[in-house]
Amino acid sequence: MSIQRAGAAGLRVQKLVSRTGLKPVRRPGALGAPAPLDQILIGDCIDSLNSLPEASVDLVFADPPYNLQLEGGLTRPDQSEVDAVDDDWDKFASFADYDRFTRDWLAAARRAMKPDATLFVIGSYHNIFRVGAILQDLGFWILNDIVWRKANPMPNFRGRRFTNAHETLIWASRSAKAKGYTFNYEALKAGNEDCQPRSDWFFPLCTGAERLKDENGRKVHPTQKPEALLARVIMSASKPGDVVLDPFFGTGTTGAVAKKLGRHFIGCERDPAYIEAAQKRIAAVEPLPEGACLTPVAKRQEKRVAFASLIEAGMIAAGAELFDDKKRWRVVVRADGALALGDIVGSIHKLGALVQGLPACNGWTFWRCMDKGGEISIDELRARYRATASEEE
Amino acid sequence: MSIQRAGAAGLRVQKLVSRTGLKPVRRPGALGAPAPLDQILIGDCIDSLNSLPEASVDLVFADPPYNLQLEGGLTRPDQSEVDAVDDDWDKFASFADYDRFTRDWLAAARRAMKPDATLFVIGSYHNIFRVGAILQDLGFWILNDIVWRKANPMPNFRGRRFTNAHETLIWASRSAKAKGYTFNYEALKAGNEDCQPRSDWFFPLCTGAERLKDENGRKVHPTQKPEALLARVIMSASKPGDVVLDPFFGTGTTGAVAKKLGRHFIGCERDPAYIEAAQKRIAAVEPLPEGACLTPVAKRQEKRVAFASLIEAGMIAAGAELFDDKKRWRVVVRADGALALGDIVGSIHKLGALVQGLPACNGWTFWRCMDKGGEISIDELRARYRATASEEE
DNA sequence: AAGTGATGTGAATCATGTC
DNA sequence: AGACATGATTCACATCACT
Repeated sequence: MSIQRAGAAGLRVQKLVSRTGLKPVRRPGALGAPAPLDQILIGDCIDSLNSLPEASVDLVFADPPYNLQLEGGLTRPDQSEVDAVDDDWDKFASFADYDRFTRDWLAAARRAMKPDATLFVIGSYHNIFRVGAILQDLGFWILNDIVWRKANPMPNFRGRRFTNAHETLIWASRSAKAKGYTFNYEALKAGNEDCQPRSDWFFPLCTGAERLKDENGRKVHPTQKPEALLARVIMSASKPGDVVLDPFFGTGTTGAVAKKLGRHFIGCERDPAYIEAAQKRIAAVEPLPEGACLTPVAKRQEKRVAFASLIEAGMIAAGAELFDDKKRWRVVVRADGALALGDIVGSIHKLGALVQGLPACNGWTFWRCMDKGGEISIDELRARYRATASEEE
Repeated sequence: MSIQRAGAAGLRVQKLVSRTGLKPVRRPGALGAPAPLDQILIGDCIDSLNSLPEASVDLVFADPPYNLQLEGGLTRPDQSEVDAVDDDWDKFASFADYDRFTRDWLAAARRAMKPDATLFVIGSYHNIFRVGAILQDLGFWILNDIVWRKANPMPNFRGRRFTNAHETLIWASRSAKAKGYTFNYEALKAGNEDCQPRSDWFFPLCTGAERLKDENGRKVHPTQKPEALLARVIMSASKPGDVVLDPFFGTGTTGAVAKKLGRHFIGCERDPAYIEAAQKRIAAVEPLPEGACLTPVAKRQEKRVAFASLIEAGMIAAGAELFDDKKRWRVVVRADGALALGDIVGSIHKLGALVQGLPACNGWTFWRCMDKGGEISIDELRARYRATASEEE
């Protein structure tokens, strides 16, 4: 890992010319050029994003300034001071300023995304509605909004509102047409009691040993996110070897988790103190063994099997009978791989649909047959066929 | 309760003149005039809102069209058709059209609000970001965003996204300066096992006997909200005798709950079929005895734990090995919560069944792992997790 | 009567490959 | 590009028929 000025010499030049009052020369990365992997780009995030090659990253995770609009301090009931986010980077003069900033970085990130890349943005009610609306206006297509429910949120000390116990993530593809984005459904389902993953997530805040502290024991970054949250994001929507971009890198949670999970990262950050902490942190990360972060092959990505192949392989005999699990219907297997019900002949799917009176049917999971005394789904036979036929190409 | 054309004769006149091509005369209700209580105003909601006296309502609950932008149909795995929202009232030509509509009704509702009134709007990711941003632009001050987590959401049938298991409410005061709004903190806390009320709520969908059906057994309204949700809203942010306004009254959930809880309501609705259903429904409501304090205590039941949660909580490391009590089989824990046995990947239950050649297996009691020198059942780890994460519903 | 199994359903931006 | 064939995909509840 190394630190780079955005676009290597590019950004430095741009900064110099802008100081001299000359018009800055835009030097965007070329389409198809390699992205600077596993690096932190120092400087303004929009410049850094524009320095990346077009269509070069697979996943974006962004934790932009929340524009908290805090006024005055907040004290706890014991009169201690709440250490609120009061950093300069969270100050915007108006909604219009914040909107402009948001539009700029979102557009720049979109440019760097591959056509099937997706983007996660996290925010609170202060900023997330503006981010979401702008993102829609830019052509992003929202796939989900996701709620991070906090196990241990900060209480509401005044008792004038509901305890703010969640943050919102928006997950969006680059456009409505992009259908090929990565979503590791099977893996997520297997890790969730074989139930579908939901849009509400539950994690504790980033505290304890995971929270980076400086030599005085103060937290290095006011809004460090838990690694578990990033792990869920990266495992859900990327593959090993993918490139994960974080335009607001901070202390590098995205980079640390990406490295651990066998993904590449690119970070943008302007604060040298954050960068230093991130570097040290990421260097200490040991990647997981490969098998621990691979995703299983989705069924729709497996090679297609013709029903006739099972007959040719001798797994089903021509003339054998197929039936549904309740044995309400029986059909005969023809030598050519079609099924026959009296005079009616059709594919496993067509006849499955026909006997049930449905418009469609997955014949593989509908039909069963006898096999060595027991009955078996033809989908199971297909799995066996795939296992034995896997050697050929 | 009665039905009124908005502004009594006012709106009727307006409609007539607009038919004759003459310029409609705006007849807004005067400041301080009495609002038409416990009535449904028939017609366009913006006209109806403008017919109300200024600064006359204490609470607004709004469930506007979500602008779902659905294309084509969706079938379940059993080939049955999903009964989607395809009503005309949810169709907008563009985001710009939807934004204009949103700005208009929000501005009209704001006009009718007393200075210390508050507003709840509910929506999904399709519309809520636009609503939130516009509401901020109009000068509303967001107090919380609130998440309604659904106990029984519709699954995602294609496995291409996270199951959309929540909707979002925005709670906002009329302006940043309004500090005197109603928030029944003590009552809510007492009803929540003496814990602060949080921004994440958990309710089942509106189904069963509560769901209004027509004579053919079909749902009267496609998006009827559960009364429990409205009760939480009204109990949180209004007092008995207050006026609750609902600009998108539908079948009158807001009216029914308001009456039950001793509040007045005003509803706006343009569909006579919805109005008829709402009238009948509200007439049947018996108000609670005065002083009856609703304290909906959340029922506690042992929550299902995802195996991935143990990894995310750091109780098991990704890459660790699991084994059965006789150590006949060993599998690797993946970062996503699935297990890997060579190339085979599946849930703790699936792999437990597979290695034993059984149709099913409780992975929790089957698999063990090393923990601080000794070995331990993952079921024991689950018990520890439950103890630490007791906030989880 | 209590239990079992089949069936239905909810605000949904829910494919892919080949011809 | 558009049409068509293949075939992948669901969870918590409520209701109702039938033991």
